[in-house]
Amino acid sequence: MVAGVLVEITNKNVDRIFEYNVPSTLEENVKIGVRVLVPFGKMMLEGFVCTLSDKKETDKELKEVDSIIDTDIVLNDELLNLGKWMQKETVASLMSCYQVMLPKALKAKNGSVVSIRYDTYYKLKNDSIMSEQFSGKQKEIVLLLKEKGLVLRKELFDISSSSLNTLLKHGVLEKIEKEHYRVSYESGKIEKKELTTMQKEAVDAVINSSPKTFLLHGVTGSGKTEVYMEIIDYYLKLGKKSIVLVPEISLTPQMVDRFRRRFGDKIAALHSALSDGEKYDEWRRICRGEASIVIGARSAIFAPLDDIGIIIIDEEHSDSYKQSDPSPRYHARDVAIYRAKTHNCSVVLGSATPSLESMARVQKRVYEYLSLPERINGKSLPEVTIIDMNNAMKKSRGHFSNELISAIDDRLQKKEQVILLLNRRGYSSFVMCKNCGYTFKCPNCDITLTYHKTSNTLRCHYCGYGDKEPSICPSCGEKSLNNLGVGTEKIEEELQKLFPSSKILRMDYDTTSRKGMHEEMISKFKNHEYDILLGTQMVAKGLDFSLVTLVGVINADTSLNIPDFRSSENTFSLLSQVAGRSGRAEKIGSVVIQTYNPDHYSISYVKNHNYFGFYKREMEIRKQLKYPPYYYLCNLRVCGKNQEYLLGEALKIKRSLERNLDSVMILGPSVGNTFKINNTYHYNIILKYKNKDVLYDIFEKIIEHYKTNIKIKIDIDFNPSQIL
DNA sequence: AGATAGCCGTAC
DNA sequence: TACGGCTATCTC
Repeated sequence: MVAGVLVEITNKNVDRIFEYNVPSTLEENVKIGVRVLVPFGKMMLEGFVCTLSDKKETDKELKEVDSIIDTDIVLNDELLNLGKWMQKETVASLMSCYQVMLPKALKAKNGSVVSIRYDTYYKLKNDSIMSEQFSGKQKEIVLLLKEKGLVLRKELFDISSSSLNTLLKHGVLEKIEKEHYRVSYESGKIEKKELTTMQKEAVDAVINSSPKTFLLHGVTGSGKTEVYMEIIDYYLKLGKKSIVLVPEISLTPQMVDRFRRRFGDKIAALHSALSDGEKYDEWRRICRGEASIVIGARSAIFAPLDDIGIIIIDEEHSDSYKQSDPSPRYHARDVAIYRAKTHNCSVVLGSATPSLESMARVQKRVYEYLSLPERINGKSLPEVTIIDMNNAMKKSRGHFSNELISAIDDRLQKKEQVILLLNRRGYSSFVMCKNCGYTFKCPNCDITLTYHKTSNTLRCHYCGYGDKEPSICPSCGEKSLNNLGVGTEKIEEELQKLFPSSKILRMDYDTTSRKGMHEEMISKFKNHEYDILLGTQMVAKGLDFSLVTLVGVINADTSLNIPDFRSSENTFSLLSQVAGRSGRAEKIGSVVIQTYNPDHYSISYVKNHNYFGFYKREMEIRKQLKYPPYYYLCNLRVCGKNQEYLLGEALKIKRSLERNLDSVMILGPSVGNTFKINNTYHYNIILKYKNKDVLYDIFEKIIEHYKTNIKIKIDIDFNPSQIL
């Protein structure tokens, strides 16, 4: 027998099948989809068995498979096929596509072999055994097992091994070894809420429909999660399985608990609080069919479930669903839709602020639109006040307007809670006039220019446009241009001075990096151990605190000024999300947004919770500037150590693209935010196109041409979430 | 990825 | 002519 093996090297040069003879001793256990150890050159490598046949294809002499790593298949036929599709779709190596599907603990580079622990259980061999036959300790054991059935050895801590062994020897007991899972569960207690008419309508629309993709547009607090659970329950009763994707940031143990309370041990959760070993355990439960509902972040879309009934993507607009750094650069939404096709099931994309791409697909009748326009508590959405900081800062010191200060004061008096958002993403400082709020934009791309300190220039990260930074504001002529950048830490200090007796909880990347901190903070705030929760965007998503009646945004401009064509969309969505944290229970909530751009549409439309107003306005701009969803984007990135050589090659690539592609716009090569990282330079060539198919041939040629050139690395990113 | 074979230049 | 650096090729 001949096995076709894909070896564990993520390099285009060896990203193909190599054939090996299967020794007769292994023949029984070599299956398609298991990992094997094979000699490769002078190395011994792990690889996936992708094909099995009677005779070899190549005329070369074959080596033998050394050994088998897995007893069970790690990649089933569906996933093997999905990987091939992803390889084509993302121009990544096939090996990387398979690797991204598996838990980290399985990867060779990570020490591969995860120790498997076993638990010992005891049970009676025969239920009809009478306890009267025994006495003393033996009787005690028999009575206990009669009552409980299967019992863990650990629970019999006061019983010696010798008495157990005697009963074992006499055939009274049976010893069972079961694999130990690091995460333990209680079975579900069925906690079900009565649905509103609108929720029911949404559920019915999905379960009564032929397979398709739905966009569930529900305002914050409209009870989308209940709708998901009801749909999942329906398919569960049909014996079908479900995948629920949630952005990493909102995948808290609390969120998982909510599902677990209803579905108990049918849930497998793949969240960030788990160690690699724990994730591996969950994955194995899924493999064995012990879990019917998988809830997790992006990579959970590859959960090895058979017979999927529904795939749900919550907060579908979140850019965390796009993998951008290591290849394969895939979007979980695309994978979901592809998998749904193979399983003949539907996909539900849920959001309070759907991505423009998804809403545009609704308009083109590619997705079906479902709506939950009202909150389940019957209350209206919170009232939003926008504070013009250009005026406010003349009256107040620091970063707080008088309006926000008095609103916070009011809530503290009433013993209610406050959430404050400062979305300071850390990188990219921008320049703004402190007098009039003017920011610099690229004349070609309408993208905020980024200040480059080394060259003292303002530059566009899309087309490469650059200009010296002027000393006076071109709009008002004042010499008041400011490099902006305030972080949560500074605000925390300021806040503590303003409200000395209040308890402030700061939640950002720095304070939550330790394991379990994120969860701990959320539960402490929920228990009202703190009055004010101050944080970055992680305070904006999915949280549900009934005592929060005020949400304040310190500076809405930070996300607006990120140099990305999506910055308006991201701002609108972030502000809408965070506004939705206010007034979720009995009391009506309010929101105060501080900004230097009070008239900017992505802020003003938040005021009236007007998603469609924003959508229409933003779509016009996207159309005008030929951005998604009117055109697709692709970033071809050229990386290397030698800047001059790199730029030369980047220009050659651009010319070659121009020669081979008409009807595709080609921008660059331009310099991104991260022009130089670790002495590696990056040039971006941006393509705007309507039809992806025309790109593949020339991309393949370029990749082929450079694949042995160690001076240059070519990265291709379709639909990049941002261009760095 | 990692090993190897072939092609240059230059240093003794 | 011997050695090192660079590049292209190959791994079943």
